[in-house]
Amino acid sequence: MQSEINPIQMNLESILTTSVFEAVKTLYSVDTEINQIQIQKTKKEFEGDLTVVVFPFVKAARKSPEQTGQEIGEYLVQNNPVISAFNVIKGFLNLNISKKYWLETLSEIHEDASFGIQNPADDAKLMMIEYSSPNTNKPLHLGHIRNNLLGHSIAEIQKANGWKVVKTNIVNDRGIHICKSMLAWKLFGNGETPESSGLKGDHLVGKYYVIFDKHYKAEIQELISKGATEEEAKKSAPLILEAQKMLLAWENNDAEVRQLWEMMNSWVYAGFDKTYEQMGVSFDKIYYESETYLEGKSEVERGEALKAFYRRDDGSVWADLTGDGLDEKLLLRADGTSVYMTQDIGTAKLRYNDYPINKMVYVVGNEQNYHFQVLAILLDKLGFEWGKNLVHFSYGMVELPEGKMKSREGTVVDADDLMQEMIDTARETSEELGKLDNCTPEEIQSIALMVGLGALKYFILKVDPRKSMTFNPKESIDFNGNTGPFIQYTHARIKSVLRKATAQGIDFSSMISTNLEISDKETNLIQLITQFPATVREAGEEFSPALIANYTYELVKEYNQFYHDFSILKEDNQALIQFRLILSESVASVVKSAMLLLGIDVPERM
RNA sequence: GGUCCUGUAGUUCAAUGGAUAGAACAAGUGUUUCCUAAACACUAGAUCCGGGUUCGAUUCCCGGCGGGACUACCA
Repeated sequence: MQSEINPIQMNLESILTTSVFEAVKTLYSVDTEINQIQIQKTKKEFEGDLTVVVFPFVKAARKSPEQTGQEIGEYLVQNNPVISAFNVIKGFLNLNISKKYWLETLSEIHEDASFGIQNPADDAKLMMIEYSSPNTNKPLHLGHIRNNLLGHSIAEIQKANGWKVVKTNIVNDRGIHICKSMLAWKLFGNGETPESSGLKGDHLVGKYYVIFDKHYKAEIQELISKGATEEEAKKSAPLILEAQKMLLAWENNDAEVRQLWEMMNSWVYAGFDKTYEQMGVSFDKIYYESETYLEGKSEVERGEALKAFYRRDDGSVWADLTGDGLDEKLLLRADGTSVYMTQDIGTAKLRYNDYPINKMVYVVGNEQNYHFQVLAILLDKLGFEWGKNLVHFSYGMVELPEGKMKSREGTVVDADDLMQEMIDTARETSEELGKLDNCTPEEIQSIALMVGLGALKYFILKVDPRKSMTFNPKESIDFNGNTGPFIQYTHARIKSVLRKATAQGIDFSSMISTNLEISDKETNLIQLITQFPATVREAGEEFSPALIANYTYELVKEYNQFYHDFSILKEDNQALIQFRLILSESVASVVKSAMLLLGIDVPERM
């Protein structure tokens, strides 16, 4: 599956590897292990395109690294027509690849409409990717943004690597949290609705979650002042008792509670839909906890019958995981209501019933590492052979300079607000620079959307997903430098040149000549382009959109230098003009594909 | 206490065990009769500490120190 993904780049590397293998065998009479042959891109400050590390061969050669490199280099130049020259510095053998090879390669890439992107075959394996997974008691915030962008991007990347992908979302629509919002609304809401308040539905419900917490805290304080311990107070405050009662009523299908629940959830979904739409994410299949938790409950009961789990005197059900080096885990509360883990068991089972899943991936923050460790063990204990194969794609938290975001302390960065802020800034910048003076209001809006969201998405996705990242709300996200807009700008610039070329009647549909003297900057650009397929593959294996982001940045940075130092349309040599147009168009095309893998659109002008 | 993650310029991020540790932002300085200056160029600035493995360690191992997460009848 892999070697077919990118014949172009794979060819060069495997050709060179083979040549080096032969060289070492011929010169020193030893068979080298293939993974000992390390070929890397030559560093900028040295002459050459690709570099062979010679240290692994010096033992066999019984010569100095320099001399070994020299001998291998001579062999390669004589025996491989693709290699035009070499030089040795310390233990590094730098190879020049012939210009003709690069030009032919560019020509091939230019013909390939889906360069670097593999379309899933009919019999491709199926990967289900869960992401987003919101609670219905509060609006989405910056942490969800990272989750959603990662989920969406990883789905795109896996598709580009030939997987069939089902994007799924488990909505945590039931439980004690939503009862808190419901109760607060009932007590303090005076019938407020999204329509009456003008508030987006998810924000309205979130408001009552906060109101609940405020009153709950006050009750706790009062109880403490009357001599209760904090723990006692938390458990016995009237509001929390009331919320628990409501949860029980909900699980018992109480008509009034269910009606309230449905109404408030419908507000939330309308709000979420807007947020998702603006963010550009979507799902193929949505599961609701309210529809899966009963399956989870019956699985827990089955587990109890299997003696995998046990029931305590108070009626609560537990799994003893001390044998696995973990603690005991609650699966059903004493009052019979279910917890997060219960429904996750049910959801997993239903998914495997619904789809022929080859790989199940959960995009969930690293704060839940323990949860997924436990989930895998529990499913295994229940006899599901796939239980241990679940992949928890564990990404780092988004932190503020002061530390973790806390909804109760009002330090969360709201997703809707942040996106709007980015879009507004993009529009203002465009206006200041006078870039879009000839555009219609609709075009201006569409570009502001692309650029503002591009800045946000790139900012999030360029960071290694496993690492936690810092977001400083006081410093707005940049539009210059290593940013989404910089990449988008490069694309727009190229498109502008291509439009001019077309207007002048220049044909650059295919390459006239591969016998051209091209500069090092240009060969380097071609070489960077050839690395795109390998980057997509690596991003898929590593589950890392950041690799795509960093690759694209390197490519456009290089292109901007080229753009600055060379002229395209004002060149005298027609063949060179055509070559540079093809080069530019290929860069634009890779940039567009790469950004699409990140869920970022690129504009034709900006 | 236990388990896990993490520590790179002032800041935000890079670097399959390979060359002189790369960028960007912020600071300072240049480039526009020339295809989009949201650009390009230049200057200054960093691997937490101590051992080990290796021809070679930011990377792997051990021990410190610092930061974080989890360890709920929350999700």
